[in-house]
Amino acid sequence: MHKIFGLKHTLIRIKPVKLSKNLFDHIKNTKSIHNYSTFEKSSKSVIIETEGRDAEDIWKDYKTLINANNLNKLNVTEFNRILGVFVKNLTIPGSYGKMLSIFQDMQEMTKVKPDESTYNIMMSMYLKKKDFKRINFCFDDMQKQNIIPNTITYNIMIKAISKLGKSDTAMSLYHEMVERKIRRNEKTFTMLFCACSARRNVPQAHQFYKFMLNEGLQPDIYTYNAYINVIARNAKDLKELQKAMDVIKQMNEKGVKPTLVTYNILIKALQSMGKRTEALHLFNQMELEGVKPNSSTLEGIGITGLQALLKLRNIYKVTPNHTDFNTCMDQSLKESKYTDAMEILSYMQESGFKPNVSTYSILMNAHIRQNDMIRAMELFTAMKNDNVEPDDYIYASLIDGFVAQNNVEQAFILVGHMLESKIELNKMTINRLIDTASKSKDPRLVQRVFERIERLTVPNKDACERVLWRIAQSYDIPVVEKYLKIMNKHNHIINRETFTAIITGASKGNNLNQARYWYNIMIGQGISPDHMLLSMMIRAHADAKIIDKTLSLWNDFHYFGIAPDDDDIMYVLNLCAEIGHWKDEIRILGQLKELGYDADSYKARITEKKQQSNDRIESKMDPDEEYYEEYGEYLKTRLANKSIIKAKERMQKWVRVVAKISSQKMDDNAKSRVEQWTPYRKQQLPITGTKD
DNA sequence: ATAGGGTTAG
Repeated sequence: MHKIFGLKHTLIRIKPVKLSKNLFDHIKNTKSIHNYSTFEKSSKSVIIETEGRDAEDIWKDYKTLINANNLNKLNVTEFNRILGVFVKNLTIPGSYGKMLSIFQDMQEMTKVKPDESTYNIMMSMYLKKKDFKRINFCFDDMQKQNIIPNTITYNIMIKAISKLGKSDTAMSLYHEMVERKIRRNEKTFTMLFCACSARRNVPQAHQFYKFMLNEGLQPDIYTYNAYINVIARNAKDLKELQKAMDVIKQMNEKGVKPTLVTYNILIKALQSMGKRTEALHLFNQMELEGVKPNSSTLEGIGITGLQALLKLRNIYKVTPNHTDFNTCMDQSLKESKYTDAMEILSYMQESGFKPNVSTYSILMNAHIRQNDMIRAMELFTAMKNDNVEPDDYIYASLIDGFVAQNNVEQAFILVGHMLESKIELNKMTINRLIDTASKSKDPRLVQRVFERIERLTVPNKDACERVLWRIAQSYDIPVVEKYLKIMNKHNHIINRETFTAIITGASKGNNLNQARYWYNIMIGQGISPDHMLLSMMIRAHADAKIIDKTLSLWNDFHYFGIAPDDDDIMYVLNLCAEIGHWKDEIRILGQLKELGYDADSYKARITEKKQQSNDRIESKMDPDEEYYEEYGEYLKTRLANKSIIKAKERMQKWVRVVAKISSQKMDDNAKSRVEQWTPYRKQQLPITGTKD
C-alpha cells in the first residue's frame, strides 16, 4: 500500500487566498460612487441599498431595521432585491438561513405579501440547494394565494424536474404553459432540452425543437447547445451523432457559431464512442476556428492532469479557471501522480483561486481511496477553518469512507454532525452508504447501517432493495421475509424491482433454491419477470448445470412473451450440448426456427463450441459484477440487435393471436405447437423453496 | 430592481 506522498503537506499548503486588498477596495469605491448617483435619483424608495454592497453589510442594515421596528418600511420590491443578493451569494455560509428568516419576517412581521418574484427567488434558492420538494411546495403555495406563476417560475420548475428525472413532466409543464398563456422563451426551451437529456428522450427533443420554431422563437447558442447535447449524449454511433452535426449546419446558416461548449459536447461524445481520430479531427477544426480549449476538451483527446494544465497555459495562452484546476488535480490523483496534483494545487492558489468544496472533496476522496480516514478528517477540519461550508457530498464521502472500514459508530457520529448543520440525510447519501455496506463480506454490516438509518428516517425503496439484495446472498428465506416486512412497514410497494433485487442477490450467493422460491412467489403475485431477470435466472441455472430448471425457465420465455436473445439461446443450447441432452437441443432448435430465428446458425455455433471445448475452457461472466451495472450493459447490447426485436414482435404477436385469444379456434397444428411450449407453471409444479 | 439557460469538476 503506498500512501499519497505530499498530501500530508496539503494542510499546510492550503491557506486562504484573499482578494488583494487594494483591488477589493478599488471595486468597492468605484461601485459606491456609482451608487451615490443612483441613490439620489431614486432615494425616495430605497431603504436598504444593495448595489455593490456586501451581503454582510446588507444583513446588518436589515437587522438594524428590525431592531428599530421599522421593517414595515420595506415594500415587496425591496424585499425581493435583498433576497436576490443572498440567492446570488448562496455559497456564503448562513445565506440560506438568512433568506428563510427574511421570507418568514416578510409574512409574519410585515403586511407585505410576497409576489411572484419573491416566490421565484425562493424557488431559485431551493433549486441551488437541490431541495426539489420545497420547490414544489412554493409552486403550490403561490397559487393557493392566487399569485400567477410567470415564465421564470415555469423555467425553474422545468429545470427542477429535469434534475429529478421525473417521467414526462417536462411535456406536461410545457402544455400547462401553453394553456395558461404563459410566454415561453429561449430559456424555457433550453431547459426543456435539459429535461429530455436527463431522460434520454431524443424524439421528444426533436419535438420541442419543432415547437420552438413554430412559436417563432430563434434558438440561440444556449438552446442549440442544449439540443445538440441531447442528441450527442444518446448517440450510439457516428451515424446518430451526424444528427448533431446537422444541427450545427443549421446553426451556421443562421450565423450562430459553435462555441467551446459545443465542441466539448461533441468531442466527449466521440471519446465515449472510442472514436479518437474523429475527436482529434474535431479538435483541429476547433483550433482552426480559433476556439480555445479547456481542461474538458483536452480530456476528450486524452490529455490530462498537469500536462493538460501546462498545455492550456503555454500553448493556448488560456488562464485556467477553478474547474480546470480541480478537474486536472483530480485526474492526477486518480492516475497516482501525487506530486503533480500538489503542484496543481499550489499553481491554483498562486493564480488566486481558493480551494472550494470541490477541491476539498477531491483531496479528501483521494485519501479515502487509500483508506486514510485520518487525513481525510484533517482536511475536513481544515476546510471548515477555511470557511468552506461542507455540503451533502462531502459528508457522504466521509460517512461512506467510515462505513467502508466497518466503522459504523464514526460514520453515524458524522451523520449526527451533518444533521446538526441542517444538511439532511438525503437519498444520495443513504444509497451510497447502503451500497458500500452491501459490498462488505460481512452481511451484518449492511444490517447495522440500515438499522441506524431507520432510526433517523424512512429508508427509500432503493435502499431497502439494496439491503434485500445483500441479505439474500447470505441468508435464507426467513431473513429475507423479515426485511420484506420492514419494507412493507415503510409503505414501499413490493414490485418486480424488489423481487429482482432478491433473486439476483440469491443467485449471486449461489442459493438458487431461494432464487426460484422468490421467482415463483413473484409470479404468484401476478408479476411477470422481464427479460433481464429471466436471462439472469437462465444463466445462473445453466452455470450450475441444473438442466431441468433451466429448461423450465426456457419455457418462460414463451409463457411471458419475451423473446430470448443470442446469449439466452447459447446458454441453454450449450448446457444441453455439454451434458448430452440432444433431444432437448433439437427441440429448442425447432422452436427457434418456428419463431423465425436463424436456427441453423445456432446449430453451427453449438457444433463449433463442442469442438472447441476440448481445447479451451470457456471463461465465465464475472460473477462480481453488480447487477445494477449489468442491467445497464444489458440494455446497451440488447437494444442494438434488430433481428431480435423482430423476433420479439413476431413472438408477441403469436402469443397474442395463437396462445392467448382462444384455444377453441386453434387448428391442430397450432394446438400442438402451443402444447409443445406449454409452460410448466400452468400445473404449478412446486419449484421448491424452503421445503427443499 | 429581483428570479430562470448550454459541457466537464468532488
